[in-house]
Amino acid sequence: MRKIRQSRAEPRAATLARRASVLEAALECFTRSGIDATTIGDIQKAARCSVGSLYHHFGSKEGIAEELFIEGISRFNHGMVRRLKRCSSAEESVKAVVRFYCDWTTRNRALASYLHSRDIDFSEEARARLKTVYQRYIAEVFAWFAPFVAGGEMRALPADAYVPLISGPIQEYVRRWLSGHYERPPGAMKELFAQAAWNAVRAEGRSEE
Amino acid sequence: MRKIRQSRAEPRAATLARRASVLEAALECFTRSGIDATTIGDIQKAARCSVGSLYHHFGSKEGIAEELFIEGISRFNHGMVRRLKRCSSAEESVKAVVRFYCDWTTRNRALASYLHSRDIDFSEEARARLKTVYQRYIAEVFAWFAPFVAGGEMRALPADAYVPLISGPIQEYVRRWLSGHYERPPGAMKELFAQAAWNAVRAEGRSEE
DNA sequence: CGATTTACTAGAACAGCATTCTAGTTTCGA
DNA sequence: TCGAAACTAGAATGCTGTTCTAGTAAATCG
Repeated sequence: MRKIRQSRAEPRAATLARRASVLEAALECFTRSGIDATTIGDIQKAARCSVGSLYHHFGSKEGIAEELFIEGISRFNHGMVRRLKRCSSAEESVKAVVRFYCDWTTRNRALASYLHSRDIDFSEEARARLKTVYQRYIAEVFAWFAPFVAGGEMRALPADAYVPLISGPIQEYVRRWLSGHYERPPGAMKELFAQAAWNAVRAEGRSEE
Repeated sequence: MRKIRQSRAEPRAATLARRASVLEAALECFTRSGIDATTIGDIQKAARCSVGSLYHHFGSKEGIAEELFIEGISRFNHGMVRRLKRCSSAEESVKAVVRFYCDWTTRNRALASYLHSRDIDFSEEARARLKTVYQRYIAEVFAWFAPFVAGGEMRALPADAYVPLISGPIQEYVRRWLSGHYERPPGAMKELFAQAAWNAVRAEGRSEE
């Protein structure tokens, strides 16, 4: 068993359980009444713990919100990478990104809604953590796609263009769906956007077979 | 001069000026310290007015945030429609959407950042107003594009697919740029995304000339 | 096993801020 | 010039995030 830091032991099982239950309770409250409107008391009641406990684990209300956000993003990222690694072609991979986005969002609607609701207004520290998480994720994804670009199956583009081109449309659709502007669930658009994503980044020249 | 409601007079010039100055001050504060961290006192000081005045005009802190949001969206929408109406072809129109998004965002960075930061966590009433604003806007834009679809220059797609396909990528890029994940300003991607948007919705068959 | 330290919980007390309230002042129509 | 409505002001209030003190359970070590 490796120790974290010098003399710091691993967190106990009970600790992890409590943290998880708080995050779950917080998501529930945020979803029901919005972030600003939920009070520490609300979360406390929903998680069945004391104020002291909340502050011991998270430091502040914002701390809870940040943790929930970062954990949500991480979960999404891991799922995406796992899904990608089951693909065998460029086309399948690109389409898998769109499909996974669609599926995950539909399956984790409350969390997805929370993740869409804000990505600003966090502390410097949280921003930095988020950036790290994102960069590690992007590095993994790019490592996956790099061979397809090198092999001429996908267009060579500025690095920052791929994510928006592939997942921009489905993300925008989901955002509006979550906000109640669109009626039909993302699943209805899945294949349309998957094909569009592939068209946007496939190598040119070879027209549709 | 038409009257609003029964006996309600038009708002005075001074009122409009004060409201505008408050919104301006609020945006400044929100940009500097984040929405949660700015206090009513901060806005009050920045706008040089009393607490009573703030509450008279906006009802609450959230009221200020909502008003700023809705007004920002409206300004963007008007600008977009105006720009669209100067276009003469389908291709020019589609590309104009992307370019305008890019230009407006760069020109109004603080406001754009605010508009991207949240679209949830508003009161029911504000949500309803937003929905109305959005639907009116969409109706105008669709009226503009409908002839191109009918004329076979653009693909016939589910109505809800056009916005994500055309502006999803640039929007996603801008979002990440505003969050500090991307270095290069949106202008650097303008033509790339404009062309991609056109490719995504142009009628098929006629390959690139 | 007992002692000592550390992780964790509890809830009362505190402090700060959003909001309300009362008392005005200014503007405008008649 | 008068009356009413729009608007401003800032003190008072009450809620809520946060801190603090005092504990209890769990782990570590002799």
